Amino acid sequence: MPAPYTPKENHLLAALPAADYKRLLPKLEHLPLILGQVLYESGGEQEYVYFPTDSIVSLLYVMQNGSSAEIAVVGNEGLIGIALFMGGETTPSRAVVQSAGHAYRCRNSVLIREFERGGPLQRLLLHYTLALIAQMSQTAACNRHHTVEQQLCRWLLLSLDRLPSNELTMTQELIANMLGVRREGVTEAAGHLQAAGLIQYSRGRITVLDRAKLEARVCECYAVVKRESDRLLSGKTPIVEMIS
Amino acid sequence: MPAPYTPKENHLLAALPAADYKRLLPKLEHLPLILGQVLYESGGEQEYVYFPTDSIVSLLYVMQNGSSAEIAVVGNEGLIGIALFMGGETTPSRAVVQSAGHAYRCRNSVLIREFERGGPLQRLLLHYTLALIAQMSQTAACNRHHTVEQQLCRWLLLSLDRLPSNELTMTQELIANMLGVRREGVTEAAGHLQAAGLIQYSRGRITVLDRAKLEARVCECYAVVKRESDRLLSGKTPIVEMIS
DNA sequence: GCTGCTCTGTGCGTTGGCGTACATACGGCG
DNA sequence: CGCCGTATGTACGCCAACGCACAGAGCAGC
Repeated sequence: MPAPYTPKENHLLAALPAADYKRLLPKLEHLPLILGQVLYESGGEQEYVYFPTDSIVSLLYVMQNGSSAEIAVVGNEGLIGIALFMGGETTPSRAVVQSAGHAYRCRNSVLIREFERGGPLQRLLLHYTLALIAQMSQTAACNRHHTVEQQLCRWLLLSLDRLPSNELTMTQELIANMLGVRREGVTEAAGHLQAAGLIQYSRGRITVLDRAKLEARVCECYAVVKRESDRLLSGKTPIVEMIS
Repeated sequence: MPAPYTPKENHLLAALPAADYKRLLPKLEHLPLILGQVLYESGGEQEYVYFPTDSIVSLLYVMQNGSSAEIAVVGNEGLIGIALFMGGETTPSRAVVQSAGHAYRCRNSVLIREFERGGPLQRLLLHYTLALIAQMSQTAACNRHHTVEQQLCRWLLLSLDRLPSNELTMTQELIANMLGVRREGVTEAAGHLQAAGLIQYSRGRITVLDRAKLEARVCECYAVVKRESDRLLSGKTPIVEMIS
């Protein structure tokens, strides 16, 4: 990205037709997101919709006993707050910044009004919603059937896809929270990956050394979600006729 | 339901304003669904959208090795085929009839056209989509953290909510498929529930004897999904101003 | 009534992940 | 430099669920 801090770093915003983009632009507010920041609390009021640029946000489901599970991850390919333009007002999950960076946000009401125009923006948002649904479904199945190590690989790849570099800032403790497993489980899995030379980490900094090998270890879930996302958001779908 | 075979048995159709309902009615085709019937194959072509009346349909995610996991269940509160009106054309999951009964269906194109009108029907469908998303998220978390017995309770209650009677036709083998667990695991859990007098079953017929006790054993997931569904679909949300 | 099939029950040994407890190692800060 | 908090490593017993194998049990059809 040669020009930093442009809304076009977010793929959804970038895919808007010029007219729509122009209309939305003055309503967008740029802001930094810091690690651990909570954008939405489960069931809480939600005033803004967020479009990440170089940040990553996790959608976490937190249970009564405090244990949690990540149900989806959102980066510059998407937005946080789909429940809003769909008329839900809140969601039963929490949105937490998983990787610090920046985002643009706009008020609910603004996006809702745009959505109700029913044009390309609506389609774009609905397509993204489908991609998100695919990710959630896959997460459900993956939680059921795959090992911690496989899920760690998936998680790393999902993060990597949303970051400009091959390095991420994240302790094993936090990864464990996201995946809904024990910290020790992550330590063990990460140890394997490091021993095999796929990654290298120390005190909250993880560097991916060999992405290809990581993809070889991951379960099918990663590829399925990626394919579906690409299909829905690439512009090959009917939406392309409408925009530009 | 005094009058059988009316589209109004489906809550979404019933909630439509008179004008919209009238327009849709001639396009609706009534048809029986038989146990095990596959409405959509994962990634396959989807020509129709289905509105169950007294049937239940499971959305299953099937993995490469053949194991599967249910990601959501749809009865007369919803419809099968949300990906279509959202412009996705297909979904990466399979839709299987879990409880025989009936449904109304209409062609994709018809519903898409209605959706694009942007009125109450659109809102209704989007609200339903949110409820479905809530169910999927919860399933993901539940798969991660809860025991087979808890999940069986959840499954039974979800089914019960969508059926007119307290009896369901379903072998333990099939339930195991849905939950993505071993058949023996279901046998054991079901044995517990039967011993405790909550249910009674034999060769593919399950009768729920004590719903209250079932609700006492289930994990929080059931209640959360139900509350969220009620909130979104009850008519207390802004949509109510639009209809009628 | 007998046969055959499907559904359910049960009993292994195995394993992945959990909970707990504690040991090391790194890095920032005084 | 040494301290201390945080991050990571390791070990142990435990348990839920797995995969497999097979034994009863109910129902349908001949």
